[in-house]
Amino acid sequence: MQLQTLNRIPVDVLGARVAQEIRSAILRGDLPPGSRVKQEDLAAQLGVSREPVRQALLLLQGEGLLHAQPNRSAQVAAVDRQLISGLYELREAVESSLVGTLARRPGFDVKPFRILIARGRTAVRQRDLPALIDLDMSFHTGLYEAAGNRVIVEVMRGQWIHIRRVMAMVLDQAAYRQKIWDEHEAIVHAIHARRAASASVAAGRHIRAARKMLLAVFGAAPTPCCPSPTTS
Amino acid sequence: MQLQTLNRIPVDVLGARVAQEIRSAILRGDLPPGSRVKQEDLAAQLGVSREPVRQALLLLQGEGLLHAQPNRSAQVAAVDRQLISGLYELREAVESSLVGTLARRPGFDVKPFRILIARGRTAVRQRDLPALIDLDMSFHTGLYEAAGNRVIVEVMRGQWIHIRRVMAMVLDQAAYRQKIWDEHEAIVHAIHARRAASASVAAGRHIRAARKMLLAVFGAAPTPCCPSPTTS
DNA sequence: GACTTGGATCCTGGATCCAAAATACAGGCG
DNA sequence: CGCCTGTATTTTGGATCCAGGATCCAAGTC
Repeated sequence: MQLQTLNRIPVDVLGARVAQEIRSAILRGDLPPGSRVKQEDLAAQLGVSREPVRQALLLLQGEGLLHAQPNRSAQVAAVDRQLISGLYELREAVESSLVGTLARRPGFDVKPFRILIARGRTAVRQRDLPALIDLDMSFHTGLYEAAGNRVIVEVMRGQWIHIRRVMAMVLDQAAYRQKIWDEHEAIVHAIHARRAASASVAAGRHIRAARKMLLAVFGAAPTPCCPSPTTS
Repeated sequence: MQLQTLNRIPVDVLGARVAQEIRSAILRGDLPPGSRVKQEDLAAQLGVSREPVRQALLLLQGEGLLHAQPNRSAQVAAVDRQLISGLYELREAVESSLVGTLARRPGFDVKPFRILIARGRTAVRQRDLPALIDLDMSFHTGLYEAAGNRVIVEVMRGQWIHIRRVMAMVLDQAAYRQKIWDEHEAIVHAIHARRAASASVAAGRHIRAARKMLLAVFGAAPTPCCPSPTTS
């Protein structure tokens, strides 16, 4: 059996690498939302010509990290409450359904999730925020992959770029961090016990809680950018 | 009030147009799945240089219509049962949830949907397949937009490219066409009557029925291409 | 003094050019 | 007779070049 997929990441090797650089820069907070991105600057900064930069910008724009109009500098997409809200509504729909499916179907392999949960708890104790974000993503991505639905895996991989961005912008929230991995464990437990309805509900609650928390925190600290939208 | 969106379609005007051309060609069935796509050919054929073609290919690859490895001609993505199945699982999760939300929330505007249903029934009578596909998409897209969730609108817009492709490949199925618009009407009716659970179930059933039908038809007629995957 | 208009500069989009990787074909060898 | 190998051709990826549109600043006008 050969898997014909496994493709996906790069294409224009250089363009993809440039895109990854810019993506990280946006995630990291350099390149704040709303800031304009000049092709030549990036090219010089990364030591490549403008060509791969253009491809990278196109790619990132497809991912929704950049907005662009013809003949204008691209600018980093803003993160607003609407985005967070929409993102988590989608997640709630997808994940509660998917988790139910996993519970109904035999052969769910719990082990990798147990490992992730253990690692997650460790990261919570050590207050390792970046690791927590990565592990959270790994956990949920693991669920998508367990379902064996390529479409969902791909779609959600695209959305996790934004989810990570939101998480990185909001950061900490110590109280909530505790709960996350309990909820994860509850979900896995319900799936393992083949309790579909219960798993579904647990997943839905998990996402709704995250959404509520993020919206609360984000609402308090409005986007650290957005230079007063000119009402011209 | 200014709307900052409205962006979205083009970027590199020419590249976007080229992408649209190729997209149509794939939809139409020229460029069958698995066929290789040479940049220079397309450029010559469309009377542009290779540059916008490269951007278009990048775009289409992002959409999942093309696969590419570095230094190799891109090839048109295959349509297999896995894709159809995954696509409709996603739709079921998203749409049944979304329809429930719409029903719970006041202010749903039925009119545009009634119009679409009427037009759909007309198209059924006239056996106008392309129109049916367009109207089906308009109906569901209308639901996404009614929910006011930008993320879902965007994600599903990306997926409808594939859905349309599948529909175009499978084509007719006279018996089923009748039912579609009855089911659409039932969904709209349930939303309008604020019966969330009922709307949700109706939407789920609608998608599952479509999925079953497509898989059955598609399974019978295996993809009209795929030159025996070389097991080198 | 504020607004408009002209021009210079900057930036992007597209075309062309060049190098490197892959494919195809032909000839040689087992 | 089939397989392997070396070379020519094709095709992509990246760099450079050129033209059109946008922004910005300053001078002129009301």
